[in-house]
Amino acid sequence: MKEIEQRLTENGVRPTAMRILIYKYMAESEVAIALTDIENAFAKADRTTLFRTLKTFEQKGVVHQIDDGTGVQKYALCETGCNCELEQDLHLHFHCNNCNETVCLTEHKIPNINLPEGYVAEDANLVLKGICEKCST
Amino acid sequence: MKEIEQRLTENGVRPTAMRILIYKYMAESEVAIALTDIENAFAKADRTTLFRTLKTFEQKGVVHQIDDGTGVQKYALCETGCNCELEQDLHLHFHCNNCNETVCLTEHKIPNINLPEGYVAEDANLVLKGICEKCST
DNA sequence: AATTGTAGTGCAACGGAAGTGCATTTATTA
DNA sequence: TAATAAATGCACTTCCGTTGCACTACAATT
Ligand SMILES: [Mn+2]
Ligand SMILES: [Mn+2]
Ligand SMILES: [Zn+2]
Ligand SMILES: [Zn+2]
Repeated sequence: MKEIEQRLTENGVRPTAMRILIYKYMAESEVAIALTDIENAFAKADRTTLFRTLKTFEQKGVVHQIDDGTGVQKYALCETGCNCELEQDLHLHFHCNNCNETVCLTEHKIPNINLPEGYVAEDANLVLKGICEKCST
Repeated sequence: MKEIEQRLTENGVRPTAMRILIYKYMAESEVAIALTDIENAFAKADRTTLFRTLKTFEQKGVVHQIDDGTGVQKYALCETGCNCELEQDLHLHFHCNNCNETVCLTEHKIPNINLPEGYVAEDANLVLKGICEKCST
């Protein structure tokens, strides 16, 4: 609990009660989280607050946003030491077509791609879709 | 013009006037197209028709859908001979942060990734973001 | 040519999700 | 304690994708 407060403070995010709860919720999840998920988990809180919390977290490098192709923005905690704010920590994400969950594969970095003349890459997003470990057994 | 009709027919899509126009429009574009783009180009036609045309095209392997991370679905014509319907023709896409346009880099295939035990990949999406060739000069 | 059926089109409305303006509450600091 | 700033809540908006249902154009069949 104290660690969460510290983590937030380190990142320039004031550790309010709500923020700590959301952080905790995300830390306990194995999968990427959408705003709707948080909304369901904290029905008492207002959507806007949750929305802005996620945005603040993202901006301060506490979480990174994930576009898994479902059309819903998802988020996951950043690893300690990752510097998403500056340059993306370019790991890939896996989206399961069966259980519809998305996970970070933080060990799997996005390979270097050499682009045609004139193209300058600043960021990359790689999503693999298929059957996840849980669903394949 | 006749080629378009033929192409559509080959793919099991009846070549109506509207469909031919949309195909032509997409063929003349260098970049990926969103529904809104088509809407603007053909103000007289109804959104639904355009929407369903894209869906039909997609389903019949005339176009492929592109998720470039902007939250808007885009489409581009498939290459002749590509078999999107069965397995994705896994080329990468580039989205320009400056002009907001997205292009297919059909020559650049998505590299093979070896996933952890238990994960089975069926599809992949790789989007690079940065400055495009036109905007970098 | 008239009839029947199927595929395409148009209109209207819905629903999810992201986002914003402004008032109110809570925390910080002077 | 008073003044100030930050966080939260409420209401409302916009954008995009999507669907149901009625109507129309087309093609096949008699
Ligand atoms: Mn991740
Ligand atoms: Mn493409
Ligand atoms: Zn799964
Ligand atoms: Zn550009």
